[in-house]
Amino acid sequence: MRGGEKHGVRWGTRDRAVGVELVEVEPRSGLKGSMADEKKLTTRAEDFSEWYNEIVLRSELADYAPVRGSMVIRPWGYGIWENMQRALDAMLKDTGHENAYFPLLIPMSFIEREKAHVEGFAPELAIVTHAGGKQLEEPYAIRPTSETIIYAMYAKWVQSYRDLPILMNQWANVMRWELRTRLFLRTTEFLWQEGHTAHATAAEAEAEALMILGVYRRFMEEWIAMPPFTGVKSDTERFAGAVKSHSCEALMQDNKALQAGTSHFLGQNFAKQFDLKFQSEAGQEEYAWNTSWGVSTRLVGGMVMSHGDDAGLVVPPKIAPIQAVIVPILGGEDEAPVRAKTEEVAARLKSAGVRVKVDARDHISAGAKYYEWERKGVPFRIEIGPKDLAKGSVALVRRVTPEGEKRKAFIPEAEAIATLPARLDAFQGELLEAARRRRDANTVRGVTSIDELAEALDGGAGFVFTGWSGDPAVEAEIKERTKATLRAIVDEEFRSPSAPAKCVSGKGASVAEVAWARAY
RNA sequence: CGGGGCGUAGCGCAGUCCGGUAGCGCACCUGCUUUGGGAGCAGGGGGUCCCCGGUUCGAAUCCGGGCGCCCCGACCA
Repeated sequence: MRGGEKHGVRWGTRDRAVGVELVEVEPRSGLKGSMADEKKLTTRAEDFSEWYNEIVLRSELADYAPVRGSMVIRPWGYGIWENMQRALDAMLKDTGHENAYFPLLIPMSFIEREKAHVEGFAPELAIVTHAGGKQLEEPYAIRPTSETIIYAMYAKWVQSYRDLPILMNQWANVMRWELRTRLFLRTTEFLWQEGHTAHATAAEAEAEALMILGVYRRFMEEWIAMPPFTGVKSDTERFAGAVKSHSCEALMQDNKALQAGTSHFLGQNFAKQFDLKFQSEAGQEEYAWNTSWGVSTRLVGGMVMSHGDDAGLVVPPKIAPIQAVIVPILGGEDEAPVRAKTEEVAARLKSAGVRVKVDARDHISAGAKYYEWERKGVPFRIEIGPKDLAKGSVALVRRVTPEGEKRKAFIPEAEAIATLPARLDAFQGELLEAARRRRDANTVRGVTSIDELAEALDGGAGFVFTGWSGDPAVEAEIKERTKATLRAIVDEEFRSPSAPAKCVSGKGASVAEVAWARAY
């Protein structure tokens, strides 16, 4: 039985030209062969996508669910998301926003009201046509985003400029019927936050959109250790219904860009369609100015591709559900005191503010536990065995060994406990620094022709900065030739010391410096 | 939506060409010995072979139809 039909859900239709190209595809490699092979992960160099899939599944971040393109976020993945959520939620509240919740189902007529918006989303809508055993008079869209329902409600609540601004955020799930799906990066249903604000003036709304962009950027750097470039989207890449879209663009280890967060100035586009009006101080009736902005569970995928290595995930300490795992070395007569010591060390770390777990399972060996927790990306491991008991020491291992240090350091127990919080901070900082260096080392500047751009990308470049005339035809040509898209008109901070004079196409003067990249 | 691959125990696979009692490794359970980088030995449990129909004395295997997932492409947070 097809769930879709049974429950009266149909999908939006698409009509699009399809170019066909025959591609030889390796069968899914999977894990096979001897026991050693079976436990080995595909390396990033062998096959980056396969590495990504394996890591997500085998570190238990997520698993495929029965519905095409949908996934279960497992406790390890959800714990990371919760930590991201907690941090960002606090930042949004600090900047004056309140959380609310709007419904999942949106009348189709709402979605259809804003022209660019429908055109943008129609192909990926899932639509409820039946409920209560009957066909509905008006179908409902499962929200792909909530601008329409939210501004319709704002219109009800706003009479005068005194009711503005409205600064709301919601944490919710949304659905976009994607054809090509990828765990965390593109699933039909995903979790996100979407902020929606209404203001009395354009300037105030524009400032809001820009302020949020800064919040996102800071959040990504400080918590996920994923430093993005920021900038403004071109007309072709702009959000359906927005006047101006700001974006955070991060660089993954395969040198593809990931749009990690967007913040839109919507002008009065939605206000006019939903009659979101207010009486100004001067007594005039005016349309409000809106912004919307969001980040999603895609950030978890960004974390994986920013920091993961061939042994598994590397989770930045600030968002790691477990920051240190303690593994007792069991066996023999010393078992009881060893167990007692691990519990004692755990308790002391916990009161020092460290999220810690004792892995006391006795049916698998210590070595097996090391591999498991490394695969999951836990920042630190502490081993405590009979020899440590005698010496008052512990073995401390960081998930990524710092340059010039021994992997496993036997240090006094008291020192380990006292220094762990600082070590976590240092690790967090080093991850950010490494990611920033990687981003900058893979960014090519000063490119002045499309040939040179193509060459750079084929040579493995990540972002390529060039001048641009503002002509969308140039974007089309570059996409056709190189598969790269214009990720953003880069913000001032990231621009090259001297502005490019000419457009990369060779035709016309440059009006802005832009970043190109192949993207997720 | 076009192309390709795959569906057999929880996972990875063999068996399918050439029909004849459903197998292997890992995982799991029990016991003993182990435990500082993926433990060893012994014993054991587990299957609508994706689904529906057909051919046949007999179908994982042959034929027809369907479904699902993954990968690649065009569309997208």
